[in-house]
Order: sequence, then C-alpha cells, then structure tokens
Amino acid sequence: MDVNHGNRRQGVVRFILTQLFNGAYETGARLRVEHLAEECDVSVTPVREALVELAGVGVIELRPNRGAEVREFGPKQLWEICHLRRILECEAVRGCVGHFTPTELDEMESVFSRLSTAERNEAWLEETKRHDHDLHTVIAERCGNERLGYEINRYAVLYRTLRDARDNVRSARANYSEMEENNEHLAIVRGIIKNDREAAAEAMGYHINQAGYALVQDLFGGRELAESNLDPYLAEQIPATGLR
Amino acid sequence: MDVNHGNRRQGVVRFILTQLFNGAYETGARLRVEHLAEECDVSVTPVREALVELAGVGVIELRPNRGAEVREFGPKQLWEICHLRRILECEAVRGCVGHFTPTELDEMESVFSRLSTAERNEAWLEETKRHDHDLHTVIAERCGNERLGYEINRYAVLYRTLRDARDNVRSARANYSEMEENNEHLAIVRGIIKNDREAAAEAMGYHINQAGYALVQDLFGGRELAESNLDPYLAEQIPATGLR
DNA sequence: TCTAAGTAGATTATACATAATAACTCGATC
DNA sequence: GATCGAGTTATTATGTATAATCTACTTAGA
Repeated sequence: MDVNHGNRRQGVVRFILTQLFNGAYETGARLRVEHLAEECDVSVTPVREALVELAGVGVIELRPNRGAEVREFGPKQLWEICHLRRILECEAVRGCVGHFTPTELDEMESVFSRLSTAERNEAWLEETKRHDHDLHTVIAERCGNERLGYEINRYAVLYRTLRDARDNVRSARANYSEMEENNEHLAIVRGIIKNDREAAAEAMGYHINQAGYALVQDLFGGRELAESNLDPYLAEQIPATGLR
Repeated sequence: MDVNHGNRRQGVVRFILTQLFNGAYETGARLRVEHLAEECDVSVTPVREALVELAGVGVIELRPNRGAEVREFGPKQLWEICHLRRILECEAVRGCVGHFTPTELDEMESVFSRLSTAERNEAWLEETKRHDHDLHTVIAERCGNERLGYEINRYAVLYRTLRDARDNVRSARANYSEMEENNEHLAIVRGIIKNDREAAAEAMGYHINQAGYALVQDLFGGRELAESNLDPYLAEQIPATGLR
C-alpha cells in the first residue's frame, strides 16, 4: 500500500534538488519545514532528515534554531562541483590501476573503441550514457580506497539530478557534448592498461572538464561562467573551445 | 534553561563518533534509535537526524527499513581518511596561492619559524596546535573553491573527535609527532610565498602524511597498518620512519 | 534608542500507526 | 527424519500527528 516506505527522505531530497537546479529558489531563500512537508505530501520528520542530508551535500545551510536556507547555485558553484569531482575521480583512477583483469580491460577498450566510431543515433546515445555511468562506477569501486569511492558516490545524487535538469533544458539542442566522450573514455582505459597512473588521471581530468563544461553551457550558458568572478586557478581549467 | 536547544543532533553525533573511535562498537553492530536516545538523554528525533548525518560522513550505513549499522573502523579506514584529507587539502593549498597579502605571509612565516626552534614545553605544544588549526582553516577558506573548503570542514568533526580519542590513549607518551610539525608548516607557507603551487602541495602532502601516520600509530600501532591489507598505492605513502 | 511583549517557526518530546525484516513455527514433501 | 517453504509473530524502523518549548525576529510602547 505505502509504496515508498523507508524512502521518503530520498524523495524529498530529490524534490528540493530538482527545484534548486531548475532555479526555483532565490539564493538565501528559507526552506520552511511545514511548507515542504505539504508540497511533498509527507510529514515533517522525513523533511527534516532530508534537510540534514542536503546540508551535508552543501547545497543548503542549516543554522541552529533558524532553519534552512539555500546556498547560492550558479555557474560558479556548478564549476566548483566539477572541480571537486575532478579531484576525487582523478585520484580514484590513479588508485584503480592494477585492479582489473586483462579480460576486463580488453572488453572495455573494445566497447569504447566501437562506440567512438559507431553511427550516432538514439541507441548509440543511450549506450554511451550507460557505459559512461558504468566506467565511473567501477573506477570508484576499485580505487583501493573505500572512503574515496564513498565520497564519489555521494555526489551521484547531485549528478543525476543535474543531468535531469539539463535534459529539461536542451531538448532541442544537438548533443555536441557527447561527441568525443567515448574517445575520452578510451584514453582513460588505455592509461589503465599501460599502468600509467598519470596518463589515466590526465585523461580523466580532461574528460570531466569537457563533460562539466558542457553541463555548465547547457544550464547557464558559457559566457556566464567566464564572468562569474572565478578564481584564476579554477578558470584556467575551462576548456578553450567555445569560450573565446 | 535548555542550554543545548537547537544543537542536540551535534551532541549525538559526537557521542557516537567518540564511542566508535574508542572501539566501543563491533563492525556491523546495529545502532538502535531508542537505545541511543536513552544513552544521550534525548528523544529519538535528534537521534534519527544524527544517524542521517553520520551516514553522510560514511561511518555508518543506513539501510532502508533496517536501521543503522556501524561500518568497519580500523587502521585501514583511518589511513583512508588521511588519504582523502591529503587529496582535498593539497588541492586547497594549490588554490590558495596568491590569496594572501605579503603581510599575512610574513607573519605566518615568522610564527612557524619561531615555533620550530622554540623551547618545547606545554605552552609551546598548545601554541603549535592552535597555529596548526589556524593554518588549515585559512587555507580551506582561501582555496578559491568554496565547495572544496566546505568538504574539508566536513571532516573537521572527524578530526577533532579522533584527536580527542588519541589524547585519551597516549597521555604518557612523548609527543614525537609534533616534533617537526612547525617545520612542515613552514615549508607549506614558503611554497605559498614563492607562488609555487606544487611545492606547497607537496609540503602539505608530507605534513598530512606525517600527522596521519602519527595518529594511526597512537590509536592502533603502526604494525597493524602494514598488515591491514592496504592497497599498494595507499601503502607507498606510509612514512618510512618507524615502520621498518 | 531602548525595552518588553508578541509572534512565527524551528526544535524537541511523546504517542501512536504502519511497514518491513528477521526469526520462528509448523506442516508438507522428499 | 531432514529439508524446504508458507504462514505467523516479534521486533524495530519509519512515518504521522500533536503538543510543548525554545529562539530569533518584530513590533509596540516608553
């Protein structure tokens, strides 16, 4: 009967993230517990737990006795998320070198090799997305540091919701961003095959920068990123293509 | 009257972390909400929120409809925490280069320079600890990536509780670990002064490895770390001193 | 400008309802 | 007799509802 018992909190988390990424909240807006409970059709208990979780992810601030307010979210913040993802996953890929069997590596190489030259239709897009997810997941799993994998997955909720928000926006746009994704994956896999940690990490960094930049473009437009008073150290990672 | 209103959750979090770091829990032990509520003398509401927070920090696992169980915590996990801290703070120190005034840098250099050769007594130890905290804090603040600073601070609860647990254990031991801490800080500051991101990052990495290894020694003994089937990539970071 | 009362909403406490898991019973089947 | 599986029950998590208390903020009044 109660289809979602034991999972209400996650529903509220997703709801708030979706609202946030779709720009429904002003920066600093206060999230009233009762109001959210009504919107999500749950009681206040799961809402409060969701707020604790969201504060852990850093998208809201929980001030004692004053409730929750939403932190700023714009191109700068999105790029910061990408930066962090790069930090974590580059180290993960360094660590996972030597944790795959030759068979697994062969298979991965052939998959991405095939996809990189295959005809690009709807099915190809789906397969590309799926193998992207699988690659990142397996790297997080085998990185040799369980906590690092944990932190990477902690961002999975953010990624998924962000991608969904993107898909709302660019229904009509061409999928330029996925153009070279399979080649980027191929470079990562080949780095692992060669037991070359730095090569694999560099390929991963490049891949995440490309994907992240595409995401920023789709959600905010690239011009805004350049103007969002980014730190030089962060700005120098922005892919040159399309920015100037 | 109610001195802790609006902060119950944090109390429960600290309580559970303290118990965990003092080895009070078996791996996989189940944390019953009502039991914890009784132990902490609060109602179940803050306890449930604390569990959500702790699951976010990755020290317990929250399985839907089955409650919370504690994850393994031993030398391996502690070293993983140090690894993650190294990843985050090395990148933070890279980012903070160029974000200090010459005056600030002069002052930091002179402080650590003085402390590194000062007489080592109780006051010196306190001052060393305080400036360690201040240095890490200001680097997280000025790293240019607000989210990165946020993640670094998220670990602050863990660090503090771990250090307290350590202080329980080694009351009688000599403070070898702090021996060269000020010199390590000095190296970090000088890297920042020279605008040399990699030098600063390397100094930070060395510093965190030293401090982390000392912590593992104090809490578990170093021998156990070598035997805790650590990944080679993680093992190669263990300081050579004292291990063989 | 300052103080004091009032208010909105967060936080906590408590009681209870519901749902899911795990342990257990017990009979059927091999 | 042993094993398997369906049903039953116990336990506990999870969700709801409501009340009590506290804090931060606002507003009236001096």
